[in-house]
Amino acid sequence: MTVQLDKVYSPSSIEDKWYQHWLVNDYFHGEVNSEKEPYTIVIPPPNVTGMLTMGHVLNNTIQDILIRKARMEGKEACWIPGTDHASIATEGKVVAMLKEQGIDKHSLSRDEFLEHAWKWKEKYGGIIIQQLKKLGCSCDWERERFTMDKGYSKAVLSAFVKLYEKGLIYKGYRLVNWCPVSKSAISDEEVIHKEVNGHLWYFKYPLKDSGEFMVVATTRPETMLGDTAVAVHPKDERFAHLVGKTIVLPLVGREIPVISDDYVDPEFGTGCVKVTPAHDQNDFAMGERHNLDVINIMNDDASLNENAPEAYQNLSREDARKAVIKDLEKQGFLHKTEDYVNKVGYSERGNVPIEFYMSEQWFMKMSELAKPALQAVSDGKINFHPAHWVKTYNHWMENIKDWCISRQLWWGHQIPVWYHKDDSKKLHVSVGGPKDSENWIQDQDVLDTWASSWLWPLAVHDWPEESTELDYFYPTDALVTGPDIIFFWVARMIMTGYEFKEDLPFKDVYFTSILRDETGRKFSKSLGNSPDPFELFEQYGTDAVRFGTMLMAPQGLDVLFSSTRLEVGRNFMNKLWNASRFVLMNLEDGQVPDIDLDAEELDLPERWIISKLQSCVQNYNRQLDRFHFNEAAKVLYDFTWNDFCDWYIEIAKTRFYGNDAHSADVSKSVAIHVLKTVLTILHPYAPFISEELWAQVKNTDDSDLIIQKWPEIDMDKKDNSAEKNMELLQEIITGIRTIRSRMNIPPGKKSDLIAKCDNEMAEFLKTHHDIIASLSRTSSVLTGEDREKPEQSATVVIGKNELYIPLGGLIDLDVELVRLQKRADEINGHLLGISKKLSNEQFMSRAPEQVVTREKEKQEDMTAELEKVNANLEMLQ
RNA sequence: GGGCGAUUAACUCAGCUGGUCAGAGUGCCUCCCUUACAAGGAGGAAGUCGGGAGUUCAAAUCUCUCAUCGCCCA
Repeated sequence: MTVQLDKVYSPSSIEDKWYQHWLVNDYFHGEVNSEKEPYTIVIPPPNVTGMLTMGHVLNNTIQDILIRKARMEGKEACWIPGTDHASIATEGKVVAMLKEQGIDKHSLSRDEFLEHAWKWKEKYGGIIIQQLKKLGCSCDWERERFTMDKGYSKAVLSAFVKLYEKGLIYKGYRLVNWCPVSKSAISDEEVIHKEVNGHLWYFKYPLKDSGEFMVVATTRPETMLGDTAVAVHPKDERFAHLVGKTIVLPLVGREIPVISDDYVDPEFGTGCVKVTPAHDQNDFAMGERHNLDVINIMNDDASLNENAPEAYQNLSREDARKAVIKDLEKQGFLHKTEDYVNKVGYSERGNVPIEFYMSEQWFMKMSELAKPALQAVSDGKINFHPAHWVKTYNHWMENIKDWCISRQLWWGHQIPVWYHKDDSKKLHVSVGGPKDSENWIQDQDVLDTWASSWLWPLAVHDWPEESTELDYFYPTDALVTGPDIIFFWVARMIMTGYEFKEDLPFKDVYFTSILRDETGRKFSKSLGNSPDPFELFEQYGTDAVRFGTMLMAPQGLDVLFSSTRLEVGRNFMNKLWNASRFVLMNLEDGQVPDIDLDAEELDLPERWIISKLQSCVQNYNRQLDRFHFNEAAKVLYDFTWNDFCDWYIEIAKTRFYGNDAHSADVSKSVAIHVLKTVLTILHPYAPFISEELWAQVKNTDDSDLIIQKWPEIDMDKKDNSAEKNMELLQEIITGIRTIRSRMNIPPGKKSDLIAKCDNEMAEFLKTHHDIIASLSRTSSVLTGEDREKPEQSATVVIGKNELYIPLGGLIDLDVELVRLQKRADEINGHLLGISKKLSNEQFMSRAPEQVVTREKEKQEDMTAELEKVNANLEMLQ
């Protein structure tokens, strides 16, 4: 019986089958096993209500590559998956859903709202997990975690309590970044600065009891309603006489002082600035220095509150701005308006400008936590790939600011602080809460999501509970994530690692590329330019998407993604499929010949392909070890396509169809051996097709590929002389092919070959005659030192030897002339360069002997070749 | 304003601690439906390695500088 594979690989028919097979056999599950070295990855938990994007495909394919390779290397591989509750994003979605149903969040109690939120989570929370399974991720699904699981939540609260007790968490009334959409404080990292085309408005502020004005410039007119001073620079002589005077604030009527402060830039605007301590950080600082009133004029949705004059109350900040400008103009206080580009902080989630807003929040002191984390990276205990992210990390860590960790939301971990009903200054801080709970009220805020996910590598094992899992699987090995969350998450996980476990959370951090479309725009939901991974899986096959994506994602550079580039992946899968198909269809009864390759005296092509295979595995390992996933893919691609398919299989055909049965068997064994190795190392990139083909080529006692042993490199099989000789053979074949192609010889027509050559070459041509004949479509070969060049023939110069292809009436002398002339020009160019070097005394005396010798050899070889080429040229003329 | 990265063929990228004629894939051109694969095969054209300077016997590679693009921070 001969094995039959379809002519074209169709992925959809095998992917689900193998994924189920792996699950049923529990291959993904990692257990504490003292016999084996652990290899752990924790997934960057996607948002629980998220959907799979190409970003996830990139990121999780890399993790799957690492974990599958580790598993095959015999390690106890454990990839812990899970999802993140994403407080602000999820709450936003739930609120929007409720609104659609006509329900206002504030008409619900906290518990009622959370019930809706959990329902939402149950409904959508599993989607991305299913999608990761489609992608082929070999996660340990038995260990799947959610950041609001009981054990996990306990870890989050424990961390809060521990840090509070250490004095690193405190409550403060401060200006914070406020998102008016989610009506919550957000951290500095959640503010995105954007350049906005706006205006600079110049207002005239009248001095009390004087006809004089001071002109102030502002990008935010509406905040003038909260102004409590005007400031100038102390050394600014233009305004020195006004310091200490009083201004009557237009529209409001409030009397405010003129102060002097170093912060003021005399060059900016008019040199006079309005000061609004409640709505600007710099102004707040000035307010503190000068003991100014802090007047908050906004509600939590950024509409104006009762501290603004009645006419503006309840207007949105945008409407208030228009009204203020209009009224100032009407009253003659608008001096002028200029176009102005300024940077505006936007809320990452709400995508609206943030406000600086006075409120009471919980903060975490960071500088102490940062120290060991900074050290670990600079000591090289933790390595970043690419390494240049270290500078960004260091810069942030060295200038780290306190972290606002409270959020005015309901979905998340409610802060474990209770205020006594009789005395709100009396606090209780614990994981479990006070025993007499009826006398206490819990803080209404929840924690920033990152204040839970920063514990991820620990809390997936229910830290601070002690467990053998935690001891065995922590620290993890590699973290794969985007550079956009280096501060949010990576840096903070390193801090928790050292703070709570006195050890690093991971050894290597790989930062993925940013995905962009062909025109260089970032993939984003709002642009609608991100492809749906499932359509791509459908169209190209999951393996092809994985492999193709890896191939186009260089380390440290952005990916210019285009789905047509996935064709490379698809074509490669098909190529491999067909190579396997070819080998299999030539096996007798589907049986691999019983040959011990190590005991065989192998011929050149066999020695060569096995030698190249060692280099392939070696380079592949090296690229993976240095996290160059695109280059590893390329190493495998090149070897498989060029060396194996284009050369070895073509050569093998001469054996398969020849009349030496043993030689055919040897060749089949070699082909199977190479194929099996290729499938093995391809498996982490393309798990489905490799497992499917493996099932066809494996021995009966081989395991499934997913747990096959990673190939060892046998340095004894590296064979330099075979590689050199094979190069010569390829040069001969390619030379003849070029002539035939240039002269338009029909493929069906065979050529004769006459070689004017030394004995060595004659022997070589004879030994490999079958291969040359088959691959270059030549028939007879005549060799000898004194062979004359036949009339009407073309010449291939191979070093000191010449090969003639008689062309009969087919020769186009002009083509031959141009071809030879071009070659002569090339050689002349190089010879010129070489002789320049060799006649340079400095070069001769200072360059290493090796280099000089090589140049001399080159000169000799090229001169010899040039002579032959010239001689042939003369004959043509 | 500070930092990081990029600049090599039309496009996307390799090119390690300087020394084989600067490589690959895609695209392009020519020929071929040759019994693994037309999602394929064979051949070909295509680059003064962003500009300038320096170090060196020797620079795509090291140093400086400028330019352009991108990202991050303030």
